[in-house]
Amino acid sequence: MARKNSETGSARRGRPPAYDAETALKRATETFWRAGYSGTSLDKVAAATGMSPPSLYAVFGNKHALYLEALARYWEMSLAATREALAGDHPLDQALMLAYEAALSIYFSGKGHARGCFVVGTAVTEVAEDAAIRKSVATGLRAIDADFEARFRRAQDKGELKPDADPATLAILASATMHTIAIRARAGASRADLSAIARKAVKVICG
Amino acid sequence: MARKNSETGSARRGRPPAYDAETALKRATETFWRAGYSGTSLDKVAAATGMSPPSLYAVFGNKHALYLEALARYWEMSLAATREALAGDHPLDQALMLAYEAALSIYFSGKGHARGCFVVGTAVTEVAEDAAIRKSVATGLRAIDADFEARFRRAQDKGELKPDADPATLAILASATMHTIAIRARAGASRADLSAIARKAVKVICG
DNA sequence: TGATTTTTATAACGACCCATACAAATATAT
DNA sequence: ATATATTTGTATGGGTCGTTATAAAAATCA
Repeated sequence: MARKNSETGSARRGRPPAYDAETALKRATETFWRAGYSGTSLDKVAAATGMSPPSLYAVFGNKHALYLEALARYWEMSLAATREALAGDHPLDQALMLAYEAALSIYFSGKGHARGCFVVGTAVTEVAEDAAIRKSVATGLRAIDADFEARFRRAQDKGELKPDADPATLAILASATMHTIAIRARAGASRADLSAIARKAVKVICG
Repeated sequence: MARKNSETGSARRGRPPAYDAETALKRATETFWRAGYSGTSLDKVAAATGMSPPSLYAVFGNKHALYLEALARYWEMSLAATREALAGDHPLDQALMLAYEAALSIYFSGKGHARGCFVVGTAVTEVAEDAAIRKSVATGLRAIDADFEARFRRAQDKGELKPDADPATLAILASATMHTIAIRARAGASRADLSAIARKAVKVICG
């Protein structure tokens, strides 16, 4: 999508792009994040990015492809944040809290009212009638489950968890906690309340 | 909204309504449930109900009011199902499973692909920019939390739960399990998988 | 019957939707 | 300079959006 020529040395032929696709995608994501996919018109995206509709189409294809790319980017960013939180050698409960706090930082980013999770807030609605979005959501959900489960398995190996605990079950509960926080953040809950919810959930999950 | 005259005995004056507002609301709900609020046009609702746009406006006001009424009705129905499941004198784990199975019956109702929860699947998206929908969602979420918490408190009084367990915390986890099921159902998970998830979560929650 | 009341469907309004045709603008290549 | 390549903004299709004006239809009341 981004045409690079820095490696060839020879400069590109035509008129140079006035916009950066990367920052345009970020702005588009912000717009979708608020009003959802169906609730966001291409004119809104054009206004948010400063680009004209033809430029948007030249770079991203169409509205659907643009949203799919925003969704893929969000999953990358979101999964990376979770993995980084779980990767270190903190105690289990601290690692989980790092993951939730990282998520909350995303959910409460941006100006104004909290937007919650991009996936829960915009993709889940479309999933019922859009196979491509459904596939992205299903894959992403499984990935988070797997990351949590791997962390619980590691904790069990290190003796941080009772031997009879089931890492897969705890992973579902950890994901469920993430999902409830995502919903509540968009519905208006305060960050402090959601932090407290996460702390209490972690206590139960860690036994 | 529904004008009743059966009690007066005297028949109504003008042309009799050709449509039942109650069934029209159900059909409208089905339509919103699939494509969401922004993704559903009034023409779609008109087609689903068989009513013409002016008739819809005469009965429900406008698209927004129609959706709000559908949302309110869904909360009523959904909360009643949860309360009925939790009200009986079943053991705690069985009561919780009854609640989850009742929810799954709703999420997997209708033809074709599972629609999940109406609130999670359609309202959560709009919540960011629609104060009326946000209020309904926030109130409903609190109501479910409260119902779960009351049941846990009752269980603790009956000695079904350890004395040091916190009913409010367990209620959040029970709600979280409901939310994750709602999301996963719409994203394509099978009912059997979601039943299994609920069973495992209940085991952890009940200690 | 004719007046009144209420619901109905047709048709249309302006605004907005996604997408594109077009030509001007701006770069390199010859 | 001229040709070629690429991106740009304007302007605009053709369609759909939410909503409403209008009048015919179908009932009761006088």
